Amino acid sequence: MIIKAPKGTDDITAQDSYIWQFMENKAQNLFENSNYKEIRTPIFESTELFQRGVGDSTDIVNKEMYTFIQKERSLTLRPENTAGVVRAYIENGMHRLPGPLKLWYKGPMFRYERPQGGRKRQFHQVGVELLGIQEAIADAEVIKLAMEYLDELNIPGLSLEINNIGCPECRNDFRDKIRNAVQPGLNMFCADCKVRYDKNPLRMLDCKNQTCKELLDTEELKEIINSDYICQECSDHFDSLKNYLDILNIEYTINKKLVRGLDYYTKTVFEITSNNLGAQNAVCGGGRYDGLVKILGGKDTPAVGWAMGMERLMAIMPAPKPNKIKAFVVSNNIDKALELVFKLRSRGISTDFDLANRKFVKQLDKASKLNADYAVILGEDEINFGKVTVKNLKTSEQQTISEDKIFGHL
RNA sequence: GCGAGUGUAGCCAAGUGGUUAAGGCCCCGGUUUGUGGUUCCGGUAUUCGUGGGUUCGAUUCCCAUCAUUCGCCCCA
Repeated sequence: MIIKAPKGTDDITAQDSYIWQFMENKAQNLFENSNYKEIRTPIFESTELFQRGVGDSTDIVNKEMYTFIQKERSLTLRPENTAGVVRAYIENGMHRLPGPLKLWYKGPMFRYERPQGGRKRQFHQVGVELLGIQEAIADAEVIKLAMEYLDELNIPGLSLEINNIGCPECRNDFRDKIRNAVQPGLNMFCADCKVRYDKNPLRMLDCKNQTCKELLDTEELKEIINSDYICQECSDHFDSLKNYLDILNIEYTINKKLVRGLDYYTKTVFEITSNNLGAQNAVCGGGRYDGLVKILGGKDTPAVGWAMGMERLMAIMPAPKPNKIKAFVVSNNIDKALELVFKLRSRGISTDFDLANRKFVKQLDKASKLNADYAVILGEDEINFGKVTVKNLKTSEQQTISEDKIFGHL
């Protein structure tokens, strides 16, 4: 019986690993260039971290976590990385580092969901977190960084939506207002919304159920939603963010109903969606989470960040050019070939040769099929006279030169 | 967790209740005892996701299971 990879997991094979490397290299270059440092946290954490960090009322924590008990300790495969990064921030005393702290990460995440296009049980995210700045300039930097990254990947058809969901204080008022407005018709809402009513009524605004949408389409609710219910500080923060986005020339739409599914968000939330991804159209989601560090036992620290789903990016990203080899050594003298191959490699020229030592014609054929730039031919004649023949496989031009001059011809 | 579709080689696939399961790509070998990406010839599935059932006989019909795709939900 053949053992197969578990449901919702994929092998990244040699055929497409270069696409991942492309995305990862772009991320590394761009983020490091903006003075973000990479952080790598464990793939499993204490279950409690996510219960407290991501939130007990979220679907992620309630039904999507891979949790296991090891020696009476409950551990969970990370379903997202913000909680882990914040845990590491606190545990390593990173608040003592010169602030603000700018971090980026990439890696696999795990959620027990029904797999679908653009949604795997093991999937990969790349993300950034900026800790220590409470002003909207931080939100703007982080959003700009997301836009730049998507731009680097040449991803078309994206749109940015932003909202401000307020701080815990003003959000409580807002929640109560929504509850009051919705309460008379509560029976008619879907089962999920009835639960949301208790736990987090803001998320009712986000319900995709048609009946719920219609129920929410009242003048009273519109007024509440569109009113600047948020407090002065939050409102100023939002204005400030919009101003920075204008300065940066970033287009956005304000979506008053945008509510993210993780409990830790405060003030700014945003989402970047693609118009050609089907139902799983969000490629980037993030926002401010000023309360999280404290919730997890650290000193009160403002923070903002986002995450992107790499599989989704890949689905809409124009394919990059595959890596290819520069030189292919063609020879039936395996000893001499071996020496030459490593000589070229040691000078940074990507080189391969025919380990099977097949016929000359086959080797040349191989060079061409590998899409190498040059075939470096090392035959009896060349060896006898200390020469090599360098053949340009695109133009078919070739010339025989002494072996020590080879680097000038590749 | 709910609803619908799919499952034949590494990839794309045709096919039928009955002897040896088309074809294409890729790969390997020959054509070509030192010049490729063209042509031509040949080779690669004890078996049709897996297990069970119906039948004289199943890849084909039925059931289960696994995987996958799409929608819902949720999220990146």
